[in-house]
Amino acid sequence: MFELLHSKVAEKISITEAEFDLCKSLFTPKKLRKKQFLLQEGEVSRYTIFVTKGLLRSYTIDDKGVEHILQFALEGWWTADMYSFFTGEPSLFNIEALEDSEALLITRPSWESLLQQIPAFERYFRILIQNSLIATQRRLMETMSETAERKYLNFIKLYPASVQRVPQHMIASYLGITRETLSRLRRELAAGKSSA
Amino acid sequence: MFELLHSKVAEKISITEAEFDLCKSLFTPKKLRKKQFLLQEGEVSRYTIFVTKGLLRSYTIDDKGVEHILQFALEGWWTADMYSFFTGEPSLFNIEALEDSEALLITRPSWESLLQQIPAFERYFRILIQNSLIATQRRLMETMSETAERKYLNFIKLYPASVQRVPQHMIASYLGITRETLSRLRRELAAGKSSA
DNA sequence: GGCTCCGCGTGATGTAGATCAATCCCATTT
DNA sequence: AAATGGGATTGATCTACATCACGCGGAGCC
Repeated sequence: MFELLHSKVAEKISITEAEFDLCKSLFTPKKLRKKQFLLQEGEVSRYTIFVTKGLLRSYTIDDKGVEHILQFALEGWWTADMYSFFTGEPSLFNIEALEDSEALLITRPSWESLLQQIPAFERYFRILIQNSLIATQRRLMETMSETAERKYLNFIKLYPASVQRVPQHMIASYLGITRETLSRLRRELAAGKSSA
Repeated sequence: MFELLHSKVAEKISITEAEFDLCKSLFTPKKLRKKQFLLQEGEVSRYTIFVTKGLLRSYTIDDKGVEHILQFALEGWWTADMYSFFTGEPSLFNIEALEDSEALLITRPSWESLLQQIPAFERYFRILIQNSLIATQRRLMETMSETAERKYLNFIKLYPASVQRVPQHMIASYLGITRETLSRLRRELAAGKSSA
């Protein structure tokens, strides 16, 4: 249950066994069934989530009722609505399991206590968030400059594991295109690939 | 020159005078003329930049030659190509002064030394990057779900100072729309405002 | 067996915003 | 005062993608 967290943390910072024991005590394991929610729009995001098994998605729903996926979180990934988690404001996001999953949850007070007692975690989260920011900036620039086809091709290159496990219409929603467009685009890619 | 940096840092963490003196010694002040570049595509981003006066922009140029603005950085803001700065890989971004400006530059080694000698800066940058990530995620979701008009209205609400100082076609490029679309949209807003 | 839910594919049609091409304005420069 | 150059506007046309509408097949359930 905690081995994955341990190895992920140890990739970026070095901590002692005793420190990791303390760390463990601050998380609550949680099992999730497919389609179960960890957070729904309007609620305050009480937890930051580390996925140990399965696959979650975080997404918003716009005024027209269309879903927009911010993130897929597979095993070893973190997810949360950071805004709501840190401000205590109601969240605009939903976090939902796409498969039966297992996660480790940490509350805001426990998280603060973790940073205070093991300052190296300040560094760990800085690095984590930094990488996430770099990736999000990349995605933003791509969203503004690339065609639907290139966005899809980048996606399957970058997240091959997700392509296998996530339904197509959710990939479309992550890319900011409709399921129909993705479907057509895949047909053309398949047709073009063999003849080209 | 350093007062702005001091007050910005003090907003998030508490540091002593001696610590801030050390901090100061790690930055190099730099004056920039309008249109001068601090970073050009293909170069490695050697500095992280704190703007003390004026206004910078960071942007990419896509295959079709179209510019896409990632960020405007006014007084008190940080900017950099974080990816290039941390990996040493060539940058895809350009950073350019839009007005005569002044900035404080810190190199990677100095930055590492700052974090090591004053661990509270680890926390400072974590908070900074975290807020930046939250804002970028918001912008990404907005880019995917809102119309050109609403993106513009959000922008002027969020960055009224930039609206005054940045040419319209650059705001368009930040929003991911063309200057023509922005121009038309503004006309309609101006027309609608008085009659509505 | 039939029913319902989901995900996927596909055709016909609609549209926000892009592209192309002028024109105009205004502040500098010479 | 003419020339230059950056910025904004405006009209005509184009297009990538959305929308609408429908049908198909498989998985789970009664």
